[in-house]
Amino acid sequence: MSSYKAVHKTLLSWYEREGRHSLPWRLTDDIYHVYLSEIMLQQTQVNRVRDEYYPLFLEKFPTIKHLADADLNEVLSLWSGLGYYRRARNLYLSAKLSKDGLPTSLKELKSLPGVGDYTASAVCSFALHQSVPVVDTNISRVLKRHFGLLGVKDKIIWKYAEKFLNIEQPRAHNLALMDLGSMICTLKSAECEICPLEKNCQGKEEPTLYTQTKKKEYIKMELYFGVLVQENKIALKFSDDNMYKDMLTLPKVDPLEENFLGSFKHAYTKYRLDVNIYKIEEIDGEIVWIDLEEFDSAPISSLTKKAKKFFE
DNA sequence: ATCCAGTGCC
DNA sequence: GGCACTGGAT
Repeated sequence: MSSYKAVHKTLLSWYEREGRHSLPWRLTDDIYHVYLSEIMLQQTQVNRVRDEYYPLFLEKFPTIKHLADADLNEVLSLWSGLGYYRRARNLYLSAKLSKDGLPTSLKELKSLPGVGDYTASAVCSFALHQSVPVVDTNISRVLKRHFGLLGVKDKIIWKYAEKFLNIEQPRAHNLALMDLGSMICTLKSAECEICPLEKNCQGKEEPTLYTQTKKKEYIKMELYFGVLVQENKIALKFSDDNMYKDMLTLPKVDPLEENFLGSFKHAYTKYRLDVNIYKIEEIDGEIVWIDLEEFDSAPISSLTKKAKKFFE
């Protein structure tokens, strides 16, 4: 008998009332759907995934077999604008490795590229209803506050998550903790008055004690790209440096005095970019010509998409 | 200008 | 352990 019986019950009854039950990946047990949602949700907010990328992706690749049989560029095209493009490459690699279905154990899932501790556990819990703890940044914060874990490392948080797990209803329990973390026990403010775990929470007096947010340092940078359009096609190249590595981008140029088409701002990881666009006449190196009509559905980043207004 | 979020490489 | 990797919302 778990010593957490009462608090488990309170948590689940809150979740039944207030949880985000209509998220599409919570209405299915399909492991591919759940796995896809978790990859998309890595470092990415729910709304964009739910409303656009997740449904479109599943429409185009309804099964993991469809995905495995696709071309990488089709996959990247559906990922275009979502960011962290390595996720799409790893997703595709994992599909190739799992043509007959994704593995169903924590260990095998974790061996797939792009699947770490969190995603493997999430799939086992949310799709397979296995009795495993799940720790993402939201759950981690909830547990730190609840158990008063100051300056504790991830390994230990996972131990607490395991100990606290409701083995009667592990899936609902994990989802409840997540929703609590994203809706009530948030990074900046903890609404302890309405929290179902308030009674036993050790962090309620000083919730912010358990979350140190280090202020980000941003680096300003100027970038210069060239636009060359011929016969209704735009010249792109595969990026050879780490910025948008291996993605199709406009060719980089040296800053020019003439043929300036315009500029825009873009945020890229720790950089705050001023992007300048120039009209150019020639390019060296290998060029990929993209039809202007197909530009919107090309495997390109948001930065490259933003440049469109200067050459369309 | 700030918010918000996992994996993997070194 | 530290750092790189994105983008839209607010």
